[in-house]
Amino acid sequence: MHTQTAASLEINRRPSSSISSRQPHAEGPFGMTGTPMRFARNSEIYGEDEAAGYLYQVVSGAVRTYKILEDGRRQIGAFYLPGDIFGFEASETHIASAEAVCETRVIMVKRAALMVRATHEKDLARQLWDATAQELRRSQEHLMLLIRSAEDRVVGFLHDMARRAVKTATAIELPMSRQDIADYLGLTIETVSRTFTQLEQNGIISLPTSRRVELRNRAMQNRLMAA
Amino acid sequence: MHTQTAASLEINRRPSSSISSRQPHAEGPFGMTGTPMRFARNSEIYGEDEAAGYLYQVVSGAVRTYKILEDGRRQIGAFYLPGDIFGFEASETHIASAEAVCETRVIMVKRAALMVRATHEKDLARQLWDATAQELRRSQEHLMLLIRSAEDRVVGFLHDMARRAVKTATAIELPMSRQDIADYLGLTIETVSRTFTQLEQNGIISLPTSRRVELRNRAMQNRLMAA
DNA sequence: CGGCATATTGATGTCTATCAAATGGCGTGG
DNA sequence: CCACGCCATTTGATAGACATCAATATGCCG
Repeated sequence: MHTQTAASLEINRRPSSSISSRQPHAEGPFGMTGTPMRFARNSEIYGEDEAAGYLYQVVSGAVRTYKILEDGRRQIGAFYLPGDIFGFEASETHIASAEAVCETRVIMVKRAALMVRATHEKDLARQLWDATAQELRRSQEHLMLLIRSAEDRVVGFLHDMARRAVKTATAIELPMSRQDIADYLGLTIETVSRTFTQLEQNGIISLPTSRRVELRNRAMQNRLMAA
Repeated sequence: MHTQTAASLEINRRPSSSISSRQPHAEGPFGMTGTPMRFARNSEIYGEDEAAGYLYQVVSGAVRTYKILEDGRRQIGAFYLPGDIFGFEASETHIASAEAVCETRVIMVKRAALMVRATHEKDLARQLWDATAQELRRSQEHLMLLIRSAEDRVVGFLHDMARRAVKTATAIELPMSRQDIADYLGLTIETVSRTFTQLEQNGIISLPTSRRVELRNRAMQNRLMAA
């Protein structure tokens, strides 16, 4: 049920060396100047209970936030894709950890600087509030998925990805592993895998590779084309 | 699985007559002047997709927010108890419906008035943001419950109630039915009932009545006493 | 080619849902 | 005050979905 061996966790624990390519300035979220950063696959962006010093925007790649339960299981709270802003599950300290799902570039903006500007720029204050409210809605959508059947959860996840993820004309490219999907949906990796297979057998999707999903269903194709 | 018969829904649909005891002014959340209102058991406070005109604070009683799934099941998103502020699952429109769990008094404040004041009172803007962030954390806690076993979910729910609910020296008074609890935890009423029985048989709780829960476990008693 | 991580498939067990019935609590009217 | 009816809750029997344990397959990189 739990996700990673001690060994792989250790590997993940040397993220500092993976940070590179710092340039002092770049356009960040909320029109702020931010710091571009690179994170290697599985490296930590921030840890649970750390002081929340920054807000982040994904430039390329993908990010997962997660918490580890007492029994060792990992619950992924969200995936963030290019353009998404994250780091909002926080007021003073983060309530989840964040890691790069794959090679990822983000822009970081100092939270304190935003707060200062927000005190006299009412528009910015409103944007920050809205972003948090949107995150709340996203969390509630996620919660609604978790009470449904395995098939519904996987289909719901694919719908979401079809709307948000990097995609070609015919397929979605999933940046995350089956284990990541399982930990997001509260299922085991075996159940996720079996559900993918079953969706393929039912002609709802096809799987040219395990990370590439073509949606054969009209409703899903519409989602794929929209936005 | 679903919760209410058509008949009982109809009964719930005459809430207007249940509103009474309107006084023009009372101290509301965020130091605002608000309108006190009474709602009868099971009456609607607002509906999903309604314009979000107000924020609310519970004075007495209890409120549930919920969404109905396509298959007819009801998912309760949160319970709000005296002192709690709700109505934040919204930017323009509500994303859930709200109902009184039992005879309930709330104070309503106009969202628009708050927004106006928030533009020049930076402290108020910050309070609104914080309240939304807290709601986000609450939602994430709820989400973490839903991936656990039935027993863990019920225990987690009781922990939360022990911290928040009206309580005597020795017991918690639950304002909500087993069905409400089931719909909050993503379980059936039968499983919730069996889990209560089993917790009692294991000496973890005792149930003088179905709505009154005494915590026999030290960790839970500590929660009961704290806060 | 070999080694390792990821993914799939198979066999079996457990937990919770479902269907069904019995019990308990409480207000109303006789 | 008691009997009845209604609703909430509990209990029982069974089925189904997903987890678990185990093995095999696939892909990737050195």
